[in-house]
Amino acid sequence: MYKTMETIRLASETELDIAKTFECGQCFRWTADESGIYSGVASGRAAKLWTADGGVYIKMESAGELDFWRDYFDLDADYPAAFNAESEYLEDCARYGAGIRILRQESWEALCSFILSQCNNITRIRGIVRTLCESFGDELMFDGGRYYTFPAAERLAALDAGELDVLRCGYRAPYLISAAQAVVFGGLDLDALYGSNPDEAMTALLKLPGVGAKVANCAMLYGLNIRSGFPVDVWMKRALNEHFPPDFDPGTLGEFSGLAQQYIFYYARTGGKA
DNA sequence: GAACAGGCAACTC
DNA sequence: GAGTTGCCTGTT
Repeated sequence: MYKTMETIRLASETELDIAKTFECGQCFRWTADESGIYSGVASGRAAKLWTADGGVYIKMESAGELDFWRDYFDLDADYPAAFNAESEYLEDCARYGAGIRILRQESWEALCSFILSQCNNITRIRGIVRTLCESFGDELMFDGGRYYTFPAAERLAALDAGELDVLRCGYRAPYLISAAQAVVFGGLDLDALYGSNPDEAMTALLKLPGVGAKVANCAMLYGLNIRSGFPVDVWMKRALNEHFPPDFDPGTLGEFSGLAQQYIFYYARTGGKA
């Protein structure tokens, strides 16, 4: 069957900086080739993106996927309006991170990815997730290349812990399987939590073994479209200690405090300043 | 070889 | 309820 491939200008370079967006630690499945073309898979769709002439171009299966990708890159949100920089430090963070979008990733993939992220570096997480997809996901041909979808919860729920040995993810393997079983049999309804009340989502996620506050906030912000999600890891702790009062409440950063978190995190981690 | 890593949970006091 | 420790694996 012949498929028409479609290339469209998705956004301006100012709205969307693909390198920052893909490398800022929120996702693990996009990789760049030597000429800066990123390719990846989200929700079973493959795409390639690159920057040229002040714009970001996307190559996808068909023009009908454009709405999906606009949503994935959160392009309908007005980031400058959503972010009120109430200090010089926050202004610096926002300027440095300009062009980062908080991706609307598939909820199950985000939950798994951040369960695997604990006590791990980005390089290793990427490797584990790649092996997970290649071992248990479905094959997908796109633009002459072979890709894999993220394995469904149903697939992982049926595995024995030993079958995940290939991932070499250690003590996180049983966490992954029990999360899958919670989704399939245990009444964890990620769709119902999508965009829901943060407290409700947090309570549901914390019931999973291997999910604490940090992983839950990541799953909320990156997978459940809960924009107040505010993951605090060691980098964020360092930055908060240095630039905010001890009793600082992220709630003061507004409904989209997750965006502020991403700017602060990215600045602390790659901007050379804690 | 020991210590540690973008965290969690079980255990201690 | 605050602090300590083990956990798989890979890297330093």
